Amino acid sequence: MDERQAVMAFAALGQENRFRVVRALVTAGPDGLAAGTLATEIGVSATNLTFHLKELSHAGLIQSRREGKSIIYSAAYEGLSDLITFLMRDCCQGRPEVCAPAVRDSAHA
Amino acid sequence: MDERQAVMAFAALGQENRFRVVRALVTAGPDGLAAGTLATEIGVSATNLTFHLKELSHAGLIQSRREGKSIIYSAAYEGLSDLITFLMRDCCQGRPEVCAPAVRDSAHA
DNA sequence: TCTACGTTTCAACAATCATTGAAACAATGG
DNA sequence: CCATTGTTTCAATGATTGTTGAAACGTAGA
Repeated sequence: MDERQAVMAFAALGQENRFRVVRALVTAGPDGLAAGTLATEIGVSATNLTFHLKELSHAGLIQSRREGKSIIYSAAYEGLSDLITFLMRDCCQGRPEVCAPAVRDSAHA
Repeated sequence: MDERQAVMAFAALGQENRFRVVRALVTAGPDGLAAGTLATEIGVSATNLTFHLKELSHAGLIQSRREGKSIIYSAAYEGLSDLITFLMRDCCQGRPEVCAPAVRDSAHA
């Protein structure tokens, strides 16, 4: 992952509704959620959700597939883990002051 | 760290110049860098840098102290590690598919 | 094929954000 | 106290982003 894409991903997560979409999709697991379900869950209009989904998709944080009439969105695990890795390595330089607590916490999560 | 603050931090990192400021400050270490030095390094005007620094400071990612005529900025390690922890735990639910690679990578960073 | 459903596209608008230059402020040295 | 250096504040502007409603598209069932 390069800086350009990392910044795009951060920008994508830096908006309340989009952040909630990602969390909902991670929680939903690989099966994902239909756009309509997401819209209800997050509390935004279908139109507006589409806008945010496109943003997240472009940032590589989610993916979609069609299933009958519905379009199912799911979290892009690789994109998310790449982002965390990039944040720890390239941005925070692997500094223990920054990274150690996160690693420690995640160990007994 | 709550969702509100995490989203603010992501938004702060989701802008090229601000992202570079954070990286420069992490690289600089606890001693930090004067605002003027940062402005030169990042390649933005002093005025514009102030705007971004305020944003980052408000997001809890950097801090400042006065030293003579200069104002020295430095990375807020705790804010950064809180963000990583939040991203792994609250957003990504500690899912191994997402978090394990990051932890593994950081181990031999 | 017609209709209904789920989703996206489009055009418009309001709101927020990034950038600029001029002016003000704070600290230091003469 | 004055001049200089480093930084911030302020007001203005252009650019980007978030939101909306109407219309279009794709799929499935009657």
